[in-house]
Amino acid sequence: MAKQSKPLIALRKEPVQARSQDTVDTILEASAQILQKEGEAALTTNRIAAHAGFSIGTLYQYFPNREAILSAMATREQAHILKKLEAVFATLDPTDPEPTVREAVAALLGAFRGRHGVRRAIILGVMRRMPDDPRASAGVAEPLLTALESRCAGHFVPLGEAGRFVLLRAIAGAVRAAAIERSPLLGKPAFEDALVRLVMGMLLGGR
Amino acid sequence: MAKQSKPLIALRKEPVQARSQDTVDTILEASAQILQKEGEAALTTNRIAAHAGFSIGTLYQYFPNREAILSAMATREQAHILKKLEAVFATLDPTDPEPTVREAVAALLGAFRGRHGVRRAIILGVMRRMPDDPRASAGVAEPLLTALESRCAGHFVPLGEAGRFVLLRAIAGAVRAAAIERSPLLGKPAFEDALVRLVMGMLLGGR
DNA sequence: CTCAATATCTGAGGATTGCTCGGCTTTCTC
DNA sequence: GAGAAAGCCGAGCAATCCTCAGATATTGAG
Repeated sequence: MAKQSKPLIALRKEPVQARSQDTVDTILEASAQILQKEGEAALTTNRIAAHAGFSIGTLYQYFPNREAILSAMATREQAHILKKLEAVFATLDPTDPEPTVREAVAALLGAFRGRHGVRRAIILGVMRRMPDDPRASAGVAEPLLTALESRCAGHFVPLGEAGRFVLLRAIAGAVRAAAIERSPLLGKPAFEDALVRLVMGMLLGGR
Repeated sequence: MAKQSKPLIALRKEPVQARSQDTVDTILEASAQILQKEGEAALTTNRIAAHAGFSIGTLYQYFPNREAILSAMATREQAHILKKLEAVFATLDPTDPEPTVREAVAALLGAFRGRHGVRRAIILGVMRRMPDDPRASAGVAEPLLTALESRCAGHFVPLGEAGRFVLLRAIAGAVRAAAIERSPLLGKPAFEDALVRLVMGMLLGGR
């Protein structure tokens, strides 16, 4: 009795066979295409399923709700960015950190080029999940910042918890705002310069 | 013929009689209460109308859609904050700007205390409108920043357009993130310190 | 005060959309 | 190749946004 009151929900998880992994990928790609070509309003679950070539029921086998689709797209994007940042920080020269900071900023901005329609929806999706999902916040990059601080000890005034929080969210806020507002600054070198100035100014203690 | 194809839309504007002004206020207050007590999911247009004691049709006389209600709440909040900031900047001492910056930060943070459930929804509503409504972005505070720069000429390295954009969105990003994530930092002095450090560091040129 | 013009309010219901569930098909395992 | 497990299907329910045709309230000129 009560055979599948749980399983039905739990089934909405990771696919196991290769076929279903493809299904999930197809659904996410279809979502991205709809977002890019027709905008957020057109991103209905039925439309996604149709565009992906699956039944609506299949979609809901993997995603518990519409929001989860955006969430999954965001998670992939975020992992991609984090990986690039980690690669950059691996080359850090503790004597002269500014080039690394600049490189990291450039990498971050690089990830925000193209597919503006998709990115906008992803950002808003991320923010909607923020209080619930700790991974949704800019805090994921905190280990990188901590590493930067400890390896460059002596060069900077320590940030403390609040300082790290503010710096990470400040960067995210500036970049996300540029993306959402579709600011032409996004592509310009002056924008990169300003972000570097923001980071270095904060690290140096505002004095 | 074609008597009211336009008027019907145009009617969704400002109320003229005192009675309808009250209606709009009541609707906004009801929305705030629902948000605070029952969360965003409960904020349906029919529920708002019922809670405000009006028919759903009345609500749609003034607000073209659900989104517009959040937008109106955001506009009021924003005007309130901007007014407070203007008052702070009126007392600026060009010789020693840091106290004014600190005061402005404190004022901004003060506006983010209490009614967390409401604020979260407002912030997300603002961001959703960002590309369309220029007033929705942090750019509304740009005149204040420009004034600060010109009155303190010589103390700071000029920011330029990109610098101003980044600084304003960075502050907004940090504060909004704290609010949305319900971070306990929001109330702590260390958070204020970190924001001041962010601003001063950026103004001083990151060098 | 009267009454017509104007402003405001009403609420049933059309159109859409998110999502469920019982059952069918494909793939895996032994 | 047979049974089990994984994957897929899609009609339709419930919830929601929003419209529209007309009722009610207010105003102000005469």
